[in-house]
Amino acid sequence: MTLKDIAEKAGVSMMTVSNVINGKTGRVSPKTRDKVNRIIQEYGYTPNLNARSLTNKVSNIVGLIISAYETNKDENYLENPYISTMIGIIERELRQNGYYVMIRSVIKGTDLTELLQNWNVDGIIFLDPAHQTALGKLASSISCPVAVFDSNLEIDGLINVCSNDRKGLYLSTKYMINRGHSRIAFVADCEGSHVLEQRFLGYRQALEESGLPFKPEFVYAYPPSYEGGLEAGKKIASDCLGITAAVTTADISAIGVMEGARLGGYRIPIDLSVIGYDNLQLGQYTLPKLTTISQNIPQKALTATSLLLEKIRTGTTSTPPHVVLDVEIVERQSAISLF
Amino acid sequence: MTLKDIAEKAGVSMMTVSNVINGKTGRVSPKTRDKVNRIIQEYGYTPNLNARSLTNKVSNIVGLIISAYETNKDENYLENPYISTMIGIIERELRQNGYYVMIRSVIKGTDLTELLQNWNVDGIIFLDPAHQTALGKLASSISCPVAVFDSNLEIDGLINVCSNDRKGLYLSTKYMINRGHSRIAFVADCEGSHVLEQRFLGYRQALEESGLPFKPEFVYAYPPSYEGGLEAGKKIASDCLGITAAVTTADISAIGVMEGARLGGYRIPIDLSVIGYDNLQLGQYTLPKLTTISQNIPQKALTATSLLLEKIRTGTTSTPPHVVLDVEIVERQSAISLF
DNA sequence: CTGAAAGCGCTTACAG
DNA sequence: CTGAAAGCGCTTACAG
Repeated sequence: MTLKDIAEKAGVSMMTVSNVINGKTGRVSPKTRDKVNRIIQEYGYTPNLNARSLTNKVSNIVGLIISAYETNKDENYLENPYISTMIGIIERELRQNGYYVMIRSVIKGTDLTELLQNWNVDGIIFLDPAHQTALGKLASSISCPVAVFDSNLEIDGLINVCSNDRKGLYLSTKYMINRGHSRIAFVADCEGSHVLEQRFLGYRQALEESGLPFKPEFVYAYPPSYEGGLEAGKKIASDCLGITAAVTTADISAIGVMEGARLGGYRIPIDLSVIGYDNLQLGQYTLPKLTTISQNIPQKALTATSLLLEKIRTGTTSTPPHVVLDVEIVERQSAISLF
Repeated sequence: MTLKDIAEKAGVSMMTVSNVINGKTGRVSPKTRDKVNRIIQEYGYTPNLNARSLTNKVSNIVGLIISAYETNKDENYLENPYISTMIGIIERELRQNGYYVMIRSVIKGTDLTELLQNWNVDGIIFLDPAHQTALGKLASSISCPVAVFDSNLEIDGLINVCSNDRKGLYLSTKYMINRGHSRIAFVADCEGSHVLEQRFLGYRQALEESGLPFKPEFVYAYPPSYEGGLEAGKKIASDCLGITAAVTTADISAIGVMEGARLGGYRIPIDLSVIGYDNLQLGQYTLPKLTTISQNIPQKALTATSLLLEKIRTGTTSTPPHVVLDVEIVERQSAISLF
């Protein structure tokens, strides 16, 4: 079923059918319009978007880019609930606006440019910040609107939706301080991550504001993973530095810390209060349930998608494309007061 | 940069460039081939796949379909770790085979046919079984290969990768029986779900084999969600039927059961042993760590993808398209022996 | 080994 | 209000 078939059955030209489909109603008499619509209905015609893309130079496709791990190709970014939640929300929003979503993990820079040129994608969203340096170089050659998250890239017009990472750790550290904790561990290796560095600054800011000294030995520089947290938790227990609280940069890390500290003989939260980061669903299923910092992931995804759509349609955004979203603490059971 | 541009720069016809790109080397002299390749490299040319799809009638796109919840459009299937893990694995496999992945949630049947016709997708994969009845009707009108999971649809040539659900619950129930449990609750409302009915049959089979009576009051027909499990757990505790073990059909449900029973005064696993289903990552983070049935999700995803690719390329599959994968029990801490 | 022609299904100016 | 022509970027027969 093609435009031509419909045109023949309706006894009009392809042009007219095309106009009807595209709602250019001013150019078609109501009578022909109705007749054409009836026939389209009857035969269940839908236009071939490949052909349309070819002429229009727009594709109605938005590319969702995730970084494939270069080191371990068996890992799977989609198992990260943060990423998959984002994808779900973005997909729905794009679909409701008439766009199709192509999802692709990318290893080399050419994987990306290929996608762009191959399909004339109308916009792209980078779901994780791993390819920022590559993006920095490519930016000038990408002609479609681009959205990223949590980036420190300073590219003119780049849609960049961040969350207030510094405030996040400021809040969790302050939460501990307000409850009488003064020997507070910071668990994460921030090396090379802009996001984590910001969180570390939030930790230091909270200490400073409260007149507490920063102690390098309270920094447990392990990766923000379950395994990293596990090691940190064990070490906190064995170090015997009098630490009563630990702030982390990921729920998964916090869960590791709880388990590690437990293996070292600590009771959680009696002997060690722990706060996570991300407010993942699984924090509700741990024992104790995890107190954590919430990023409002849906808002983050929607903000970026809306800005991207606006830019695709109008060529620009009516509000600044760099937005920093607020964070908040979600109180559950893993952090308690010493009073 | 188009074929034409490259052809001009190389001083040959578009045809020749096309042949070089498509590796029809027999038709091009090595010298021209090298020259053309050099120019392609130099200008970073990649073919426009919209145009290619238009002529070839194949698109190199595979559609990944997830059902949007009709009842609650704010829910998000991608938050289901089973689904997102599948997507991650499928995406990688397809990409490595030169395919692009279009992901789309679907509410009405037309959402689907639209996708197919719009983009000439080469194949589609239904990630969840929710649209089986719709698929049953559509099947005859879909011309490309289709893969589904855990379906009871009997459609000729349909790629259908299942896991042995019956065996799954047989294993978990047997596990309990072998450890001295005789009053074993089954937690799930199987109504309308082929998969859950199979699991229920596995439960009954294990009881029967061991000469244990099936008691309807041991069936806690709650949805296989955290909330459902929570209710079931509370009710198990308050019913005082002497139940010492509960088998479930989802990890998330098992976690709810543990929490609910705990709220009812039970200690887990001392007073109640619990076994999950799915082997989700989060089962490693609960307390006690969850004993569960593992589906080998990567294998499931890869099997379906490989069969689909084979069918796209050759028009058929060399092995039967209906495969049932084995399941196994993963022992952790949530189920103990009464001896 | 190489190329000129036709066509995939659509849309955009341009005439009438 | 309606239509014939040209073109988007590619590939598939078909000649030479």
